[in-house]
Amino acid sequence: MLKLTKRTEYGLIALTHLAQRQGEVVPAREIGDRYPIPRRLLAEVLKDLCNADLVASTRGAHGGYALVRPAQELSLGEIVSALEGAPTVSSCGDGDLLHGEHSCDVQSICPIRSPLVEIKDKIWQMMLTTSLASLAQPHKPYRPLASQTQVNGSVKSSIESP
Amino acid sequence: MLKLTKRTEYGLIALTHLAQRQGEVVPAREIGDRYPIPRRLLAEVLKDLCNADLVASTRGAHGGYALVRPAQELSLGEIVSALEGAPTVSSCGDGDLLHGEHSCDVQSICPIRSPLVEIKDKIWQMMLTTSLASLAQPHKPYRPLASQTQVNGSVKSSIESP
DNA sequence: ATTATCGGCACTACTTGAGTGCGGATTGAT
DNA sequence: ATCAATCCGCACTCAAGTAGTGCCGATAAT
Ligand code: SF4
Ligand code: SF4
Repeated sequence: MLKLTKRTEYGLIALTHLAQRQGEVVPAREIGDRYPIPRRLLAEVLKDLCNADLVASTRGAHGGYALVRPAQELSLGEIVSALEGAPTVSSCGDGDLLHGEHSCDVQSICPIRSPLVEIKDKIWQMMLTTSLASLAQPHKPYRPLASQTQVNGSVKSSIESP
Repeated sequence: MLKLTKRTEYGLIALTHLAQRQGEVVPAREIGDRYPIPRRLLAEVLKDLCNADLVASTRGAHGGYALVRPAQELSLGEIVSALEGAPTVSSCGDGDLLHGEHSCDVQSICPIRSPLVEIKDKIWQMMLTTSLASLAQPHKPYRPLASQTQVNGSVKSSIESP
């Protein structure tokens, strides 16, 4: 199901918090103190972010975490990628078929492989061009990608017939 | 992890096959005959598509399935929605908070809820405006969304600094 | 009657995700 | 030197979702 993991969401929350205190070293306790996130899990996530070099850690008494780059230069894509790997959409990566991992039997004759890779790229591109800063701003102006009519509950196609 | 289920992929493959024989009634056996998909699973998926009124079924000896609408008017969004529910991105739906399901403790003060809903809408919008027909065309021209540098292994952000 | 097809229910095995436990290492304050 | 606050690392349990299967009944053409 097309959904982010909770770890990623917690990571994003933590990062927005760090973004607000840009430059400062913030202990994990403070974050877990403000948001009802399982502390232990939060630590785990921050560790992952640290391993991915998105935040820097300082140990010891007055230790904590800090963004390694300003929030404007941190992309959602990087964060997601660090916490749960890049989006895949299809079960077979976009790896050059014929080599390596035969994750799917259909692969050689799959009619939807290539189109799905395109969709993945679009999603991925969107995430790479979305900065943490724009996430942190509570009510940002909303810059639509294309014509953006509100879409919610009921599903009825509205495709431009070519 | 941001990925479609295999059921959905199988459904898409089946639908592209039906699209090629638009108007005809095609038995599930034929599809499972062309693609190495577990037959039994394929049947399950087609059943779901039938329940969602995306395909019509005919029972009996010369029975089978047929698209209920031309492929140009069938959106990827509808298909995904029928097979695994609409994309959610965040664990909490976009349901009006304060009511109903408290799927997440952070909900009331979550700083990323609203931004994630926006992203979900963009993805959703993309899927709603992508027709089955465009998926079925084997090698379509590839229309990039923006500057599309290949993104794979290593992730380095490339955000336009505003 | 026979055969090919869909329909429905329920079931198992596997993978992933959420969340936890515990002890150790580092650093600053006393 | 001691203590307290913090990060670090590994491994573990439990729940949920996904992949895939079995079986038999209902329809309808021949
Ligand atoms: S080959 Fe086709 S079906 Fe198999 S995983 Fe890739 S896209 Fe999905
Ligand atoms: S409230 Fe925030 S953290 Fe909880 S699910 Fe919704 S978006 Fe994710």
